[in-house]
Amino acid sequence: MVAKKKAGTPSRKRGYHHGDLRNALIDAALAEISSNGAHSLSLREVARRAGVSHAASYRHFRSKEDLLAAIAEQGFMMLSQALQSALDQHPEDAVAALNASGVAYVEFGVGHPEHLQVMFGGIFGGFDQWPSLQKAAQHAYELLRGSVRKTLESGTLHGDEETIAVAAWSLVHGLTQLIAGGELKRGRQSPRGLAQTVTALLVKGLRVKS
Amino acid sequence: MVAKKKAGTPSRKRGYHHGDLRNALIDAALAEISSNGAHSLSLREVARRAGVSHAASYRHFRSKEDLLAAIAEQGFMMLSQALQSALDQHPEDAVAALNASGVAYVEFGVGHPEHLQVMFGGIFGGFDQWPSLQKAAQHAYELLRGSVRKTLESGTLHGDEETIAVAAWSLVHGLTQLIAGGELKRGRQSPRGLAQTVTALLVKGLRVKS
DNA sequence: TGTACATCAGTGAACGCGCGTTCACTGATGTAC
DNA sequence: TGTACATCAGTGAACGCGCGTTCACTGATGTAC
Repeated sequence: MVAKKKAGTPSRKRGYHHGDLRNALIDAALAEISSNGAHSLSLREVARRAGVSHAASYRHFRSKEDLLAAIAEQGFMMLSQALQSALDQHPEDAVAALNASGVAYVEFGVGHPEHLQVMFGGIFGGFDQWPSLQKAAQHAYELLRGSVRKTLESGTLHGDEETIAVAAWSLVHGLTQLIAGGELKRGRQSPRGLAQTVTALLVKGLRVKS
Repeated sequence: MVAKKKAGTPSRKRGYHHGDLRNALIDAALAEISSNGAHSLSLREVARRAGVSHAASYRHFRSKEDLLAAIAEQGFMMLSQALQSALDQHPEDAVAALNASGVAYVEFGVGHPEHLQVMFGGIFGGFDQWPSLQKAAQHAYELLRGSVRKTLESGTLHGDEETIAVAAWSLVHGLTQLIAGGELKRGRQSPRGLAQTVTALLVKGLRVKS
């Protein structure tokens, strides 16, 4: 799904050596999560899906958790990218940028529920053991935080920066989880429409002074 | 944690028959989830914790999923109760009632993260197989929905009922998940304080007409 | 109060299974000369 | 261009383990008479 073959040569020797097994394993894991959920993921099934012996993955990941961490990290990087490109579309309007990034958050989560499960499913006992994962998560949060700061600096919104950031994050995170978890299936609006409406409600309150 | 011995006699014969094994198993499962997470819960470990042979649980639950469903149902009933008693404290003020129920939602989730994991952790492929669980979840949602309706009927808040309900639910659900998942550990405010501040922000926007 | 008996709620052994991880191995690849 | 060799990325067998579930059983409990 996410990473294709690698780069140049499309399907080299097709022999003993795979060429890009690491990414193939990640993709297989995502497919497996998509059909059976993250909580029952097994390395052996992932290897089977990738068409490789179940010991092969140990050339690329130290353990099962290590594979999951790689998926989570990929997810946070994709999220950051989605947020960044939403922000970039509104360089002159801080509020529009914040709104757009909220919508992008929801769209990312709804579009990649497998990543979402791994990123927020409580599988790790803390990201501490994977510094690069920690950094990726931190970066995504800082994009949001910076976007909030700009709305305050521009004088359009009012309030405490951290509070607003928490509120905004909670809102889009909750909406994403509810949609991805299937709790909102009766809704009439598309995820994107819902996200737009809902973030607009919050922003309306933030425009009011005091 | 949740259910004690049963009712009258505190510790009867203490022999072959347990007296209230069903609830003891639920409590043991919650304790196990609390220390190892829901995703790796095993019936055998639960039985061990309850001091009973691992086959005993089959007198009370048809399967492992059935035990989880019982926990989820208990969770939704506790949530409904928390919401209801928050609403009851503001019979005259629809907005205050909505606010209070939002805070109660967050406090429930933060206070019972084990239930939360089972209720929203994506363990079931839909609640369809457990009608009473489905009903319990529905009831909690209707409390929220009814509370939103009252704020509109009283003319204090303005907007589309379903949209507001989704926004409110998303906000408190997201905040709860972020706190319970440990993503907000650096926050300066208590969960209750955060919940109050954040729901107030949303409500402020809803007071504005159009 | 005492006895016979049905029902209930446990036990412990056994089933088959899939898992994560390790290991010695081997085929493929790339490079120095 | 050809050869020798180190390194890399796979294989397949094996390890030990804990799991969910079933089964025939047995001790405990409650009730009819």
